[in-house]
Amino acid sequence: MITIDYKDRKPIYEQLIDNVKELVVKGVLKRDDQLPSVRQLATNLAINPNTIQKAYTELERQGVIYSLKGRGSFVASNIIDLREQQVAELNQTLAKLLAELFHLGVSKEQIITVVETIYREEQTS
Amino acid sequence: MITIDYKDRKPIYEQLIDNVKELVVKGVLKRDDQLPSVRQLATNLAINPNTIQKAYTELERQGVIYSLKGRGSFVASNIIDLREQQVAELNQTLAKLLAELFHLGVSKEQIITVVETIYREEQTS
Amino acid sequence: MITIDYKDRKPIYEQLIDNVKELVVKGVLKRDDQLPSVRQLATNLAINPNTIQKAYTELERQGVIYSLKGRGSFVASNIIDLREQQVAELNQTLAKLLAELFHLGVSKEQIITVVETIYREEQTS
Amino acid sequence: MITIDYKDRKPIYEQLIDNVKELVVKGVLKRDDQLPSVRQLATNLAINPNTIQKAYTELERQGVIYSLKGRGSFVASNIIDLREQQVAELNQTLAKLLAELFHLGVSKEQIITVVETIYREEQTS
DNA sequence: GTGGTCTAGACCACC
DNA sequence: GTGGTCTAGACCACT
Repeated sequence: MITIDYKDRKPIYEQLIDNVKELVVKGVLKRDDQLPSVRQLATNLAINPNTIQKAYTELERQGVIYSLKGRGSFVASNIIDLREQQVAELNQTLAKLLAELFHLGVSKEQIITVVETIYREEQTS
Repeated sequence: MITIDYKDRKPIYEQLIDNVKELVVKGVLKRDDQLPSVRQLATNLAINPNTIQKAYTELERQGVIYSLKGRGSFVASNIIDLREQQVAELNQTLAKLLAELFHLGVSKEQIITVVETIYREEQTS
Repeated sequence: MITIDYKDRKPIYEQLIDNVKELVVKGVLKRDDQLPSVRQLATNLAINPNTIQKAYTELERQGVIYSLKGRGSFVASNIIDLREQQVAELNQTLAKLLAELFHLGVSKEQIITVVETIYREEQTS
Repeated sequence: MITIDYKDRKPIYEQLIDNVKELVVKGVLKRDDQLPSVRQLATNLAINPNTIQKAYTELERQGVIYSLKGRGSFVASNIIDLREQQVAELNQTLAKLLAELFHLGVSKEQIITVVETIYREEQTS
């Protein structure tokens, strides 16, 4: 379910975070579902347990999961916002990107053409 | 003309690279114009000469400038493509971003609204 | 495995680059093999770590190796082309050299004699 | 007659030296012909006179020209060897190149094919 | 004066 | 421990 790309420049713990979030947003993991234990995931992925721990700690800080001593880690209940959070983040980077393209003289029409192309491709794939 | 943001997570030498490219694309620096010398820019920005050197070396490798021992560094002659290169790069990251937004269920119409908002803001600023 | 000639006019970091490439082409280093760490190689060769770093950075840029923060540097996977790349480069300088020799009035037969001499020497050594 | 390429990585004074040698070998400049004065050439090429002086000094050291105080610089009399000198130098770099190609597994036949191609091209051009 | 290379030693993020 | 960035200061070849 969770995979890591060692050659990616993104740190492993960030890949783990994004991976879990994706599973939650897609509904694969639902509220109060148990996550794999730190040790189990560490051996499965052949990764240092510290790295898994770092990802879980950050996920808990962001309110995506909660951990119970001696029990394990579980998907948080107030997950509804997660999608909105991510959309908000992406919208922000989208805004920066558009501003740069504007300053390079790319017209609004050209952008919209790109948008429509991508949406057509994604819908049919 | 060239400024550095020490708080930015982006390395100084990358900021320098982007800064020079921007000046070239905007036409402030034209072909065969001389850039500030490594040492002069270093003292101006209160930065170590090595860091400037690293940026200039990378700019030369990318074909944006050329450097002559004992003479200085100059804007390259075949600069015309630079804008197109950058637009192409940004379009690629735009495509990735749009695909992610699509998968999060954001509609084409919402995206286009964002595009129009940003373009309106940038035009009036 | 890796040696440096301090008397050589070629910069140390270039010697390192060529040295690693040679080991890869000869098959001593295979895909995903780990290279010595920046610090370890630095102490082994009694060279500053920055110089090693510079060489590794350039090797990564050329696609010969890939580096992972906190893990190490490794031989890239798409190494097959490296020999062809180098042969192509050498052929280009060979062509320039031959053109010069031609214009100095050296005959094709004289060149071929040189070629055969060198190949005989190398084969028996 | 003499041209400089500022963008070439080769130092200007070396370009001057090679340029003069080429003119001598080609017979454009014959023994005891007068070379342009340091000042005249400096203004013609928009170059610092020091650089011209450095080239002339080196040419005199190599026995290609001789200088007479207050009279000027002239092509030396024992010019016959010059072509041989240059051929010898080129042969040495050719030997190095061939050794590298040998170690990369390029066969003698492949080299000879290149030689014949180049010589055919140069002869018809 | 210019760019290019190198050393010595430091700090950071990551595993 | 690892690679990546930066500083401080030095030397070289070249103009």
